[in-house]
Amino acid sequence: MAESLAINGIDDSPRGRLLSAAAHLFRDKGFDRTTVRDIAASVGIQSGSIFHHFKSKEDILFAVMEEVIQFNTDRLRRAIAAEVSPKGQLRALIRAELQSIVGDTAEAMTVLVTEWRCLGEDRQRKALELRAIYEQLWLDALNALHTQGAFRDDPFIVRRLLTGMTGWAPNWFDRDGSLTLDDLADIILARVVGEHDR
Amino acid sequence: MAESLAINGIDDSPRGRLLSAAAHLFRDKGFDRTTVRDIAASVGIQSGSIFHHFKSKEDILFAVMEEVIQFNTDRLRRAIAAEVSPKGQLRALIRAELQSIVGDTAEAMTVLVTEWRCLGEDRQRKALELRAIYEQLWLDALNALHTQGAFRDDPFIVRRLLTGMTGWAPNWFDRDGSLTLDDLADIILARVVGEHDR
DNA sequence: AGCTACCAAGCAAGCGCTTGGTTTGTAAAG
DNA sequence: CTTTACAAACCAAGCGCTTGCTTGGTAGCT
Repeated sequence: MAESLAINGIDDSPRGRLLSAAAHLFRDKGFDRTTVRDIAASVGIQSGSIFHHFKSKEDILFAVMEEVIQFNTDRLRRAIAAEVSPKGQLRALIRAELQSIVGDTAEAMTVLVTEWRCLGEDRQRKALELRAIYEQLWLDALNALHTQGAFRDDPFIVRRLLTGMTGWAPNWFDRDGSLTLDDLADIILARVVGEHDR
Repeated sequence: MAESLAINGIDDSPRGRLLSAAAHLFRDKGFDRTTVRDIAASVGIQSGSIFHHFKSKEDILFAVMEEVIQFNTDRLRRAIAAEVSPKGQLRALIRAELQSIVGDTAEAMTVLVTEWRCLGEDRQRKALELRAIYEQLWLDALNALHTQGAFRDDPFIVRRLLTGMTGWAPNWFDRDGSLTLDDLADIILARVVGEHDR
């Protein structure tokens, strides 16, 4: 268990411990099937005490999502900054996203993808705005590659296909298996820039 | 609205109308946030009357899933039978799956993908068995292509990437847009057999 | 007569959340 | 070094509401 968010030091405050426990439970059972009593029990307090830290159950969900988006947007930025060539940047982006999705922030990311409609309208919009920033980083890199002729198809569509491939990975990828994360990143990369044989 | 299942004639019985309405609501709000009162209201009966047709709310969900898996497994079989070359079969499979996922059975398929953990253990297993049959059809076709050298990577992994790409499509594909379903199928096909440029 | 389809009413359980009060850690005031 | 003050963290109890589902009976078609 544990790990969940892996944002440095977040687990040390009561609020952080609640967020981690909630992310874990939300992924396992879904937001609706997780009760505030479940969350409370898994950090060893009474259910009512939760509302000293969060105004509502939905607040917890939103906090999980907000933290994980911010954290992983920063990770994308670092990935891009560490590379110079567009192709190198794309590989770094794919690696970073896989790391988010099946690696250290896996639980919170899964929650982000599967439980977003449990948010009210306002917060769905806020989450969407944060996601738009994240997506723009991808589109910039893909557009650069596209202009230099690395692939033919519409960058928007390519990004959607990439989202699908990485987003499905938690359902099958085995972190202890023989296929490493970087191996998978290269396989996915080849679906874009086309270095695989035929 | 409507369409939902599109299994011939299923909408004509009270049970069929309930299944269609349920599939629609389950996709919109999720299983847990859909009440039996919602379902009843959308076909114009009282909530208690539902239990004349189904033993439980979960029964409705399972019925939706079972029908849509069976229906689309048959569709895959027809797609394969209509083609002779392995590559033609793969293209037909991709088209068929896209048709399932963003076409006529879109609502029920989305429910199948997103709400399977709302089932009890027994039924999750049953659903998994049905899915295994479906997946075997894919693996047979991919293995055939692989042995004849059409692509290099592990067919299992390729299938997973394909699942991701098609499964994500409902989140962005616009059936009224300029990109047709067959266009998209060809774009996805090229990620496997590698006919795109570089 | 009997079956399918339904209604009207409501029950028991579980839910998110509130309330009023108690403990605990910390740090300035005496 | 002790006392006082205070806020953060938590408990015990339970309220009001919604939920899935049950029950006993009725309408209508064959």
